[in-house]
Amino acid sequence: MARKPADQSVNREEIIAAAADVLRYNGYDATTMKDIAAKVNLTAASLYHHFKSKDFLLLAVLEVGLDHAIAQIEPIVAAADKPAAQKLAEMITLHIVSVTDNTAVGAAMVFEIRALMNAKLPPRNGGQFGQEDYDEFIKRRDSFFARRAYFENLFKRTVQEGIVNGEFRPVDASIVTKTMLGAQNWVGVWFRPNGRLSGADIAHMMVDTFLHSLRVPQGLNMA
Amino acid sequence: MARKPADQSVNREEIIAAAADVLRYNGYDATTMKDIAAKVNLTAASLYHHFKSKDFLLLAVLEVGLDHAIAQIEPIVAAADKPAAQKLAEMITLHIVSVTDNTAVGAAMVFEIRALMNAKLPPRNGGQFGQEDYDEFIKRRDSFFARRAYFENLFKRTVQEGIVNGEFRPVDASIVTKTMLGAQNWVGVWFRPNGRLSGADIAHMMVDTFLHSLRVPQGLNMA
Amino acid sequence: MARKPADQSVNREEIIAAAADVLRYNGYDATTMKDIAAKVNLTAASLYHHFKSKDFLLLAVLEVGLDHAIAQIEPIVAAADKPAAQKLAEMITLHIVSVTDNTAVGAAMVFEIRALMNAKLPPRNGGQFGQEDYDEFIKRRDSFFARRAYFENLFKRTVQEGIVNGEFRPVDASIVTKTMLGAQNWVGVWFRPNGRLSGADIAHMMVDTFLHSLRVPQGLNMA
Amino acid sequence: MARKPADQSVNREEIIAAAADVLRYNGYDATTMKDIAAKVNLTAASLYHHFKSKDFLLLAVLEVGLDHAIAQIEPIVAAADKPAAQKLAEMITLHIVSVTDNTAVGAAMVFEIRALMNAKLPPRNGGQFGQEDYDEFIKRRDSFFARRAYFENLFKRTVQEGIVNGEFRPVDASIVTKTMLGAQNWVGVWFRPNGRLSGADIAHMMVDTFLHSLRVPQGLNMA
DNA sequence: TATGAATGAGGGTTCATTCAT
DNA sequence: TATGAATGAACCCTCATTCAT
Repeated sequence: MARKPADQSVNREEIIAAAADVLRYNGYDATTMKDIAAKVNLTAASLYHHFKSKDFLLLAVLEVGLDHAIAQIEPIVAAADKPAAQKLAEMITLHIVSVTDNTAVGAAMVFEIRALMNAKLPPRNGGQFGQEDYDEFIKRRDSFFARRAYFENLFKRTVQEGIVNGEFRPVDASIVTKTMLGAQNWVGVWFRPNGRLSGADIAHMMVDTFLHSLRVPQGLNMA
Repeated sequence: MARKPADQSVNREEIIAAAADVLRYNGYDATTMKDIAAKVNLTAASLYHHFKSKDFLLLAVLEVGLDHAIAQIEPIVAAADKPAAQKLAEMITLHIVSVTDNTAVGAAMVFEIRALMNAKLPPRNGGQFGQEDYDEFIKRRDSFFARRAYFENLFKRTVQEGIVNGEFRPVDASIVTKTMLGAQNWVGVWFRPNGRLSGADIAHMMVDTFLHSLRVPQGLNMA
Repeated sequence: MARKPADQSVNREEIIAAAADVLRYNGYDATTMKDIAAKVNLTAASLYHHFKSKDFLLLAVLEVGLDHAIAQIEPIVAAADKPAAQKLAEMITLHIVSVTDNTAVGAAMVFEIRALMNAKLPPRNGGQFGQEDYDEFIKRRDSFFARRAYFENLFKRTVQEGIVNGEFRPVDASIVTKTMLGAQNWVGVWFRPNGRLSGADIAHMMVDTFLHSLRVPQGLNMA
Repeated sequence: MARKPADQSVNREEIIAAAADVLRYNGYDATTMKDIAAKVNLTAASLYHHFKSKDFLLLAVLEVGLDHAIAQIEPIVAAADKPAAQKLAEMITLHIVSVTDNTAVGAAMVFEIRALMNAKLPPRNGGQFGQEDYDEFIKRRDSFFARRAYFENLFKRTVQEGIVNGEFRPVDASIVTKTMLGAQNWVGVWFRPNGRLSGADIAHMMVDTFLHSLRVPQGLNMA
C-alpha cells in the first residue's frame, strides 16, 4: 500500500502554505498533523518525508512568513531621499496587507510564537531524532527570534529617522513601534476576508492614525 | 483516605486565579487540568467539583477577566462633564495596567478567545455532561462575546463622543478603536514584569500617541 | 468513561509479574504496553498510573528479578563453615530454579539487558517527562548494572574461595564464572516447563558438571 | 535520477554482512531497514530488490551464520581416529571464535532466534507478497531450526562418542551439550573485542573447563 | 538497480473525564 | 470535598512496504 492516487506530488511550499492556513485559524496545539495533511491530500505519515517533526513544520511556516514580511519592508527602509513619513506609510500598508492576505505572515506575526518558545524538544522517543536535529532546531529558532527583532527594528529605525529629520515629534521610538506593530498584528486577529473593509482600507486608516500622531504639526512651525 | 491536609479548602476564585496564570503563559491547549490543579494543591479530579469541565473553567476565567476590565472602564465612560480626551486617557491607562497586572484580564484579552470559539462540547454524552450543560455553556459563551463587543464599544463610543464634541478629528471610530485596543492588548504579548517600563509608563506613552492622533490641533483653530 | 468492571484494583506487583511474563517470551521491543495491560485486565493508558513509561516498567521488572536472584544467593555466599563446593552447588541450584520458575528472574538474566542499555531517553515529547525522570532512570539503570556485576561477583568470589581453600583447581575465576552463568542463564532460553526435566533436574546435572570440573581430584592428593 | 554514485553495485553478501552487524548489536525489532541500508549506502527501498522482506533478510543472515558454524564444526566431527576429547576441544574453540569474530554467527547463535519464531508473515496480502513467498519462508525457517538442532547434535554426538569410548564419564549428553553451548553462546553476550582476552583465550579456558569435567580421571584408573 | 514519495498499521503516550471510596 | 485508579480518544511519530520513475 502506498503511492498517491494520481495527481502531482506535493512539495514543501504547498505543505507550508496549508499548514499556515490551518495554524492561523486553529493554533499550534489544536492543529493536528492530520489536519494539515488533509489540506494537501496526504496522510499525516507522509508529512514526515518533508518535515522532521511538527515543530520543524511550525518553524518552517514561521520562517517563510517572517521572510516574506521582511522582504516587503526592507527595501522601503533602505530607500534614500524618501521622507520617513512616506516610508512608514508604505511599511504599514505592506505589512497589514501581508497579514490579511498571507496566512503564513499572519501566523508568524500573531499567534504561534508562544508555541515555538514552548516547543519541548527533543521530541522523539527512540526515533531518528538525534542531537543534531535538536541543535538545528534551537539554532533556527533562535535565528527566527533574532530576525523577528530585526523586523521590529526596521520600524523603529524609521521612526527614529523621522525624529532626527524633524519630521516626527520626539517620542519613545521603541514603545511607539510596539504600539504600531501591536495594532497591525492585531488585525490578524479580527480581520475577516469578506468584511466591510479590505486590508488596504484598514492600512489606509492606520497610516492616517499613526502619521497624525507622529508628525510635527506643519502650521505650528510658522508660528 | 483523601482530602487536603489541613490548610483551607480551595474555592472557585483561587482556582480561577491559578488557571488564569497558567493559561496566560501556556495557552489553553498546552495547559492541563493537572497543571492548574497543582497550582492550588489539588488533583485534577478535584477540579471537577468546582467546574464542570475544562471549557467551563476557561469560560470562568475569561468572564472574570472581562468583568474586571469592564468594571474599570464603565464608570469612566459614564462620567458626565469630562472631555472625551480625558476619558480616553483614563480608559487606556486602566486597561493597559489591567493587562499587565491581572493575569485573568490578560488571558481574556489576548490569547484564549480562539480556544473558546473552538470549544467543542460536550466531549462525550455518556457521562453526567448533559444537554443542559451544553446549553448553559453556549449561552454563557455567547454572552461573553457580547460583553466583549460591549467592552470594545465603550471605547468606540468615547471616540465618537469626542468627534461629535469637536475634540477629535473625524475618523472611522471603529477602526481607530480596533487600532487602540490592538496596541493595548498586544502589550500583554510583549510586556515583561521586570522590564524597563512599568504598565503605567507604557500607558502614559500610548495615551500620548493616540490623543495626539485624535485631537484637533488647537493652535490651528486660531490660524 | 472510566473504572474497572468490578474486580480488584491492580497493583504494581501484579503488573510487574505480568510484564515479566510477556517480556520473557516476546522481548522488549515486540511487547506492547497493550499486551502487558491485557494480562492484568487494564488498558495501556492505565499502566501509566503505575509506571512513568515503558522503560521504567522494564526497569522495574529487571530490578525485581535481580533482587530476587540476589536475595537467594547472597546468604549462601555469606555462610561460614561451608565448603565452597557446597556453596556453589546450592547457588547454582537456586539460580537455575529461579530462572526456570520466576519469569522476572528469567527476563532479568537473559534477554532484556540490551533493551535497557539501548533505552533512548528522554522518551516523551512535551509530556510530564522531565529532567528528573531522566536522571532517575539513568541512576536506577546504572544501579541495576552495578548490582548485576555484584551478582556475578558472588559466584566469582565463591570460586576464588574454593581455589584458596584448595578445594578447587586454580582456574581463571572470572572466565569460569562467566562460563557457569552463561550455561545457567541459557537455560532460560531453551527450558520448556513441561519438558522431560524439571529445573531441579537440570540444576543437579549442571552442578555435577561444574563441580567435577573445578574440584581437585581427591585421590590424586594421596598419590 | 537515482542509482548509486559509481562504486560497485551492492550484492546480497554485503547486505547480509551489514545486517548481521546491526542485528547483533540492536536486535531485530530495534533494527530498521533504513539502518541496514545505510550501512551499505542504500535506501531502505532498495533493499527490497535483494530481499523480499525484513523477515527474509533476517532469515538469510541466520542461515549464513549457521552455515558458517556448521561448516566449521562438521569436518571435525567426521574425523576418524581422533579422540572425542580432542574433537570437542577443537569444536569448542572454533565455535567460540566464530561467535566472537563473525557477526552473522553471533546473531544466529545468540539473539535473533526468537524474532524468527515470532515472525508473522505476510504482513499484508495486497502487495506482491503472495502465498508462495509465505510457503517459502515457512519452509526455510523450519529448515533453519532443523539445522540448528543438527548443529547442537554435532556436539551431543561427540559427547556420546566419548562416553562410549570410555574417554568421558557417563553423563546426560543432552544437558551437558546444552550446558556447553549455553556457555559458548553466552560469550556473544559479554565478549568485548578489545577486552583482556581474545576469543581464542576464552576458548582455551572453556575447553579446559569442560574437558576436566567430562574426562575420566586418568590417575584414578591406576589406583 | 535504485530511489523518493507515499501510506496503513500500529506503538507509546497524554489527557480530560468518570466513579468508587 | 478530595482523590486514586481507570479509560476512550486522540496525537505524534515510526516503520516496513509499495510503486512510478
